[in-house]
Amino acid sequence: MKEGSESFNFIEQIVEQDLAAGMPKEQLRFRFPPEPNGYLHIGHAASICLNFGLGERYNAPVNLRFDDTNPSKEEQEYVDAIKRDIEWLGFKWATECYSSDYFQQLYDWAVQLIKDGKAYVDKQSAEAMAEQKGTPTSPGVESPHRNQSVEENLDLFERMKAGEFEPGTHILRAKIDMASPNMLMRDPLLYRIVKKAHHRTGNDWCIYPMYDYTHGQSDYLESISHSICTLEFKSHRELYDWFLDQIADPNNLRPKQREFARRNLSYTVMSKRKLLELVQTKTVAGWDDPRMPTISGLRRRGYTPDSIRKFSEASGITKRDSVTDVALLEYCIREDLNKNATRVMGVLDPVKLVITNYPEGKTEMLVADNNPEIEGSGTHEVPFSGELYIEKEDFKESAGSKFFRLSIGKEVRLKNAYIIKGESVVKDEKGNITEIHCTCDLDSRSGSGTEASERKVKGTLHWVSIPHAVKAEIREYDRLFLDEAPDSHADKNFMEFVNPNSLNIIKEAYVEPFLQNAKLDDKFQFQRLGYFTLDKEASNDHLIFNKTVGLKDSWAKQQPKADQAKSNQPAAQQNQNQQQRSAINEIQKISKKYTNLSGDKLATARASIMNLAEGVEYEELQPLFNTAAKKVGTRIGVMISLGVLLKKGLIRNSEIDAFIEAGLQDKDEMLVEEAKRINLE
RNA sequence: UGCCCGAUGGUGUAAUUGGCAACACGUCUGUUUUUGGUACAGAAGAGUCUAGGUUCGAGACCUAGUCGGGCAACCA
Repeated sequence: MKEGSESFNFIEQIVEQDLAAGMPKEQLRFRFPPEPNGYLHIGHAASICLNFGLGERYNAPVNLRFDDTNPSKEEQEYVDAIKRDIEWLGFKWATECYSSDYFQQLYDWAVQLIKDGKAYVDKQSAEAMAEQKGTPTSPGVESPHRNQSVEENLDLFERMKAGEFEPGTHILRAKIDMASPNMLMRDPLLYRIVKKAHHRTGNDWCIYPMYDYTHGQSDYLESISHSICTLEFKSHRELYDWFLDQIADPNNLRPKQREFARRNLSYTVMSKRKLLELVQTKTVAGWDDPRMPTISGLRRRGYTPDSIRKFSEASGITKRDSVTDVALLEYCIREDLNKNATRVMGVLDPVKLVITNYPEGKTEMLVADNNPEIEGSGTHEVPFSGELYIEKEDFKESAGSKFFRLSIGKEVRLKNAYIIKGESVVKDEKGNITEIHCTCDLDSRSGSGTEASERKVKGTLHWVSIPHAVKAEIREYDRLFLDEAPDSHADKNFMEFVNPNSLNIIKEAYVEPFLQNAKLDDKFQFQRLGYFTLDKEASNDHLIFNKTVGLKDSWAKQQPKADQAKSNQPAAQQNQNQQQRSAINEIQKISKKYTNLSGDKLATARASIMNLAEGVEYEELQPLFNTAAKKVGTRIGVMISLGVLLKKGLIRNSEIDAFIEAGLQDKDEMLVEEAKRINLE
């Protein structure tokens, strides 16, 4: 829950305004209304956190309402998954509701609309009606059935309900305005015939209400005070209100629809239709594939409820469309797991390390902290021996001083164990390293308190003792799409951007025996590698870990830079350019606040600009002549710099004259003064 | 050619409702470190889409424009 001092998002502001206008706090009631036709995703989490967050903040009930008006798409499986996900996120709904609970009431109201002359049964084809609807720029024409008698409409609607007609032959429409600039007001559909069993009402009905006719009324029936949905429903608001005008009792609470922007995440897609396509095309293994942005996918991947709630809060609620960087999501999960994950060791890409001076056949149990971030989190034992696995990339035969890992002749610390020194390597006939031989400082055991154990060495490696190693499968995931916004291209289908290497399975990784007892939902940090969690497919004799997210890796970031430095021959020249650029930039920076300065500070600023202007070319200064009129400070800075250049011998031209003239005409006195000064000199 | 939204550092959001543009992520420096993680300290990066207007004062208000999004499913 938020602190009182934090700012309100615009939805919270609306609630605050309603409260300030006299709405009793007890009347506040919210709802989260998923359609059970797919799994919840991280975008829904925004809505869930918003609605349930509002409920927590104002101590108001929040209903979970399944918007189940279309039996051809909806299934019980989805209802169950949605409930599981919301509970997992840590939210409690007040009442579990279904739009289908209101079918009878909705039907009765429809009959009333017909009696009031505000609805009619149309028998035209979908195509004919679409044509009559017109376009956003031209009005529609009225249906030939629009003015049928009430009796005929009542009879037809009754027979629709009785199952006398086939799907597509008859529908019930509201009679509103075929010329409305809002397409949704052009006699929208209220009921259609669907001869399919409904997951809750079975075969009781063969006519089903449309979303627009259902949603507002459901809100009304549940006394929802604020009905929050996404932006694409903005134009539905007029219809939402029209229906309430027809049926609502003014003595009852009238729900209010408000809209916010959907959340998009970079490098993924968010629509249920597209996620379904990924599932159906077997691009992913299912709705809960750890690469999916679904709540269940993220959970299986190792995300925690806290991290997702934190992410939702950090992303905010607005009305503008945007793409949130996955880096923020990853930050949220790292932050949580850093604090809470148990530290262990595992080697993903093993190479054998032999300690030549360690007593042959000896084994000892060493002590490892469970979590250095939590005081009192305890320790566990790690077996050590003379033959270990270490990570292949942690060894180089010879390396520069920036490589803090193992190489011949160099010392590193084995985490929780000894300091070792690289001595030699054994290679196969192809030249691949098969064994690394090293010696070990037997006095340097971690925690032994000896002087040697306190020695500082540059690097620390993780390891696993070969005789004790437990084999495990590791699944590493990369972004599912190679494009930042895969569904934003008009000319390309999002499926074209699927990353072919989004899943990397390591069959033979080795982990410390402590992990033999890992349970589902346990969170681990494989030290120096990342965060891992047991996958649901794992068994006692076949451990499978999902990599949730890697640790931040500033070493990996350095690598490309090192390569770059080598290839960058004209580095000096580039440096010079940068300096030149920074002179003009520096002038701009000082100028920005120029008009806020006075006295000594002003004089200093002016002197600095003049000084910097010595190193500026006319070509750099000229574009700034177009600086917007209101950016007076920048124009003053440019004027001063121009004075310096002219003094140095720059020839006046028409551009310069125009800029000075404009300065003389300006209403800012400082600017006028600078312009005059140039003319005097 | 209509109607409705929106536009603030690279990204996502703030700005106490008209008073020196802030926070987070990301990036870059440094310190600490038995995780090249964490923590800590610091830096760079925006004149708030453009042009006018109102005002002592505009990111905010007004007008016009530009750009982006939504609106013509028997989907929700």
